Amino acid sequence: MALPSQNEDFPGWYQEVVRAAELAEPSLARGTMVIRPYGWAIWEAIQRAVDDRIKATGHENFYFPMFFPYRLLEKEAEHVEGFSPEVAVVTHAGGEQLEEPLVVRPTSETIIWSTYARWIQSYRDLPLLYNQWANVVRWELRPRVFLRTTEFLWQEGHTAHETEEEAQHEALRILDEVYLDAYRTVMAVPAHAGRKSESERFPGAVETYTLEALMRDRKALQACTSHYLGTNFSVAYGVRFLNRQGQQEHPHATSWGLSTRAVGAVLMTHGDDKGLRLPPAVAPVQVVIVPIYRTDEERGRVLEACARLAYDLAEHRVKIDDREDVRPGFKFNHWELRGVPLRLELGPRDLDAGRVTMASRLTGQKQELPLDGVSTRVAAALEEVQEGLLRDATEFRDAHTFRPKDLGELASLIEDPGGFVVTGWCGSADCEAKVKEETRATIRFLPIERRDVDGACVVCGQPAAEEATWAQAY
RNA sequence: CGGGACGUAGCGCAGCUUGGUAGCGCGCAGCGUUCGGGACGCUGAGGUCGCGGGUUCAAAUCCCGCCGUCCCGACCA
Repeated sequence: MALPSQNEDFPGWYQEVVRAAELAEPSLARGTMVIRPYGWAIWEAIQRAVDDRIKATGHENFYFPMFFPYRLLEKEAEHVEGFSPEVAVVTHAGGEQLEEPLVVRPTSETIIWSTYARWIQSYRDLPLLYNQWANVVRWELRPRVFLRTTEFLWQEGHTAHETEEEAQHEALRILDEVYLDAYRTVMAVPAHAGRKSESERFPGAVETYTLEALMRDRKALQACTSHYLGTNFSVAYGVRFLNRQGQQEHPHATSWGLSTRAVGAVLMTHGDDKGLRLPPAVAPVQVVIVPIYRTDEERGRVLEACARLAYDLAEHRVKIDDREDVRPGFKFNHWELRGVPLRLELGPRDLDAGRVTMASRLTGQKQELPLDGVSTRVAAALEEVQEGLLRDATEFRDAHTFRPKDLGELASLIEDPGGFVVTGWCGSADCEAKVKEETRATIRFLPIERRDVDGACVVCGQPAAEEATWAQAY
């Protein structure tokens, strides 16, 4: 199969690789996808990494229903306004029209906070530190496999706190200790942590924090978000607690989510023209062993040696590709397309010399290793791939980060070569809108800490209030 | 919702202008030769040509209506 060049047509390359590598395929209902076992295994690894970190920061998992009455959604004004265009509503069930339509959750703040009203009475009940793994449905106008599907899987955390300070701290802690760390150390994605401008904020949030990563086609991807919700939801759903001074108060909320989009982020950060390149930490197969033989006699001793090799490498996810009906060259390409970090080729020539041939998906280089002590060499090579992918992606990101002098330069950099563009910004929505109109770029993030900046707004020339990072985005 | 393209075998497509036996490549099945970078030969299976109506001796092809998909915008994890 001929892959299109990634640089010429990234989304085409992306969709084709996702299908060819048997990760996922479009399904019958509009904008939904079937996740196949290989793709699911990548998601499982991401899930595990994120869930471990959620638990390490003191949260427990729970589960809430997928349906809730439409009127619940309506209680928080900004929230309905933001989500009502994209919610799916169940109007018929049990063979008749429902008296009250049910929403298929686009996110769960509403149902969770209407329940928190019963759980929270006193400051002693706080904080509530809970998370759920769930599917949600958003009727997006332009779906794209993994990056924006009608139904997607995610975790959503929902916490309640006594004070603004504690809730703010919580939102930022999740961003840093859960998301930034999982993206960096597990997915090898170097993301920027930042704060959203008002126009990009989650509907109902006081502050939205985000991770933004640069994809290989020089477009940005919002990799996850963490929100400080203030008391918007606790007020809307009548959640109050008696504080330490004996007064009624509304708790402060956070919510935060990371979705199956993360799989897309991994693919689009590391992929090359041969297909996927997977960081070992999320690769369903970390080492593939390809036996090479002609005669029955060779077959016997090669397969036996492969089994012994797999045993030596049992601490990794190892697969022996012992298919009889395809030739070695086919297997090489098959596993390269699927992003397997290391390939070990074992044939009579290697066996006679007491060695194995190792090929790295990071560099494409082959080298010969002695079979003795192979496991330490393989472990080191896997680490090298993990680190190398992060290094490559970081270099790529930094090589595509620019600081233009004026709007004209901003526009040309956004267009070609594309990437992150950092400028002064006066803070007005008008200037933000003007850039979008002229370049299709939006503010991806602002620094988390508000601080004084020198220089002028790239649009209007007024003194800058913020340093904004712009990009075209998915 | 605006602008464009398309619907023919599991997938990718040709055929339609000028109506007359349903085609090609990949994949799939069988046999043989191959096997250290995507093998080859022979044989074979697989289709209500998106749906409904009309014109005609005859419709994948012409006409009318409907449905659906994809791409570019607006919306978004």
